[in-house]
Amino acid sequence: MHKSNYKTKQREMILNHIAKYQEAHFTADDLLFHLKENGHTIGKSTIYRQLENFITEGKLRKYHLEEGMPACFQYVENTAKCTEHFHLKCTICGRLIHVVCQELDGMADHIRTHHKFQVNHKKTVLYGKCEDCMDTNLK
Amino acid sequence: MHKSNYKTKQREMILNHIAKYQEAHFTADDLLFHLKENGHTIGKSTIYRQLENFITEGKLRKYHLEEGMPACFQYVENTAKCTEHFHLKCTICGRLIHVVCQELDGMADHIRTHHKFQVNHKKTVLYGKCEDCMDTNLK
DNA sequence: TTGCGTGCAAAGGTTTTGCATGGCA
DNA sequence: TGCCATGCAAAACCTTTGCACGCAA
Repeated sequence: MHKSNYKTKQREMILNHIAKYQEAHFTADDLLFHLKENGHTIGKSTIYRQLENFITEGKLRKYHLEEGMPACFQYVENTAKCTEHFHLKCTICGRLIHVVCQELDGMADHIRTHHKFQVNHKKTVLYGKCEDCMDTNLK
Repeated sequence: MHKSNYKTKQREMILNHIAKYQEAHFTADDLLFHLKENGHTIGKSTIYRQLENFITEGKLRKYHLEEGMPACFQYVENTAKCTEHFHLKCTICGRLIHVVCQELDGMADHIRTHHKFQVNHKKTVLYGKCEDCMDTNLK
């Protein structure tokens, strides 16, 4: 397992990027392109390895939106307060919706008691279409 | 776009398979392996192309649940009564559980009506711990 | 006979890994 | 100094595509 305690130039570069574009979701290639564009030097494997580190540290969330397409990443502002509610991710516009809802908590209870399965809110994302994209014929 | 009206040996082989293992989820490789095991000859591209045809025809449903993992397919016996279901994936042992449950369908309804979000069952996976791994301290 | 279906191999794309080198502590 | 991080290239992985041949209609 990675530890990634080292403070390297590359790690800082990525941190700066994700801190700057907090709300945006980006792919590994977006990040690579952006950094090189700004005159930085970084390898693709480093990008992937550091992104994985940040996920482990809870700084990033990873989304898998479409088959064959690259995964996308998004900054997690406050890890602690995001553990006990569900997340809805729009596959069209990319919007992330945080849902605090008793009824959905009840559903997690139902799954635990009736299906013997303990849902991890932190790792689970419900994919679909948000209000604005509901009428879209896409995917 | 494919038409696939031709009644070929390969198409029939696949149809026989999916009719036999109706409820099961299978990947393209599962199917390939199973057919070869039974002494049949078939190419991988034919598998992919026919599976796509069956999806178009509404005979199959395709789930692409995880990045890097192969997509899995499921027979749709009767499109009309076709019940959606959720997928639970154990993050410890990797088991994938298919849950058909009215109460969970109700949850999808709740999300749609109250949170204006239409959940896509084919892309959504609920991550957590299954019964056997519930007591594990891991992850 | 016409043209779709098949199968092989190669390409496509993203992500992972092996290994020598370089940099943090 | 010791060990982790980096970067390049190659591999791994699933899926799609090009093309010649074969088979259904």
